Amino acid sequence: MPELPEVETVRRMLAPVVMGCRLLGLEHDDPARYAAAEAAVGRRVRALRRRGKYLIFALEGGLELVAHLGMSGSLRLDEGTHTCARLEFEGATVFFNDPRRFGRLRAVPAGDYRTLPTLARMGPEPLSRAFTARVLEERLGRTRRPLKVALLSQEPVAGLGNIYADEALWRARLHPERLANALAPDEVRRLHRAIRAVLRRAVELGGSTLGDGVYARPDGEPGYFQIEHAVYGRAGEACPRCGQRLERLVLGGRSTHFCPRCQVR
DNA sequence: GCGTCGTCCTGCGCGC
DNA sequence: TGCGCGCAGGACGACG
Repeated sequence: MPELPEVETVRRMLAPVVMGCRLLGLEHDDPARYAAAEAAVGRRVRALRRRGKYLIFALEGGLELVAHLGMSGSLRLDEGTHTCARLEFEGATVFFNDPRRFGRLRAVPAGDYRTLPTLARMGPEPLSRAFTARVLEERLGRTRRPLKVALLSQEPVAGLGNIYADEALWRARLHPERLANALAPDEVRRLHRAIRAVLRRAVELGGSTLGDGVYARPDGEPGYFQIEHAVYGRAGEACPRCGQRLERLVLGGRSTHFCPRCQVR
């Protein structure tokens, strides 16, 4: 599923293709999901940014075209088998491929995210200088939810989804059911370091492409971070750190993978 | 205001 | 072989 590393990979590959180009047309098969994007047609792309898992086309005239890839969406330069929308740019066509149809495309006045509450409340970018252990501690302290649930909310830090939340918690040796506001300062520092390390490495490898193959880069090639997953999707296998059998539980309705021995409750 | 839960949607794997 | 069921997931609205 597209989380920060996957969306960043898409951004890096699409930016040179669409930068400075005018959006000539938008075709889609679902007004509920894509009609709100039609206001973007006719405008030129000034920049392609990423915020958490959102991809933001900054357009001339103070408008932004905000894309969220949902859990299975990809923006591609070739037509896939599940094309839901087609963005016709000067010189290139970008296909919104989304088998499970959770993705969204919406045009909003620049910076006005009232219709996108998760984006409006989003925490700092994890790979930016604004994301410090102190900031993480303050934002985790606002909620009594389990750590895993808090991280998925995007409020303590932007961009983590089910895969990278599990991987970061394993790296930080923190149990996913620990309450977010009850961490010791050194535990917050471990989590801060783990989040940055996991995401940095995943960006390097182009994100994760799972067996279901739903995520791919714009050129159709897969990412490779899944090879380095320590816990995600590995319940029943040995913990790479201590050898204990990895377990799975459901938190916030999401499957959660962890080591019951080295992730301290 | 906060936390939890159901809903959206489709492909895939499993069991019968 | 083919059918039906359950599961997977991010965001968001409804509800307590």
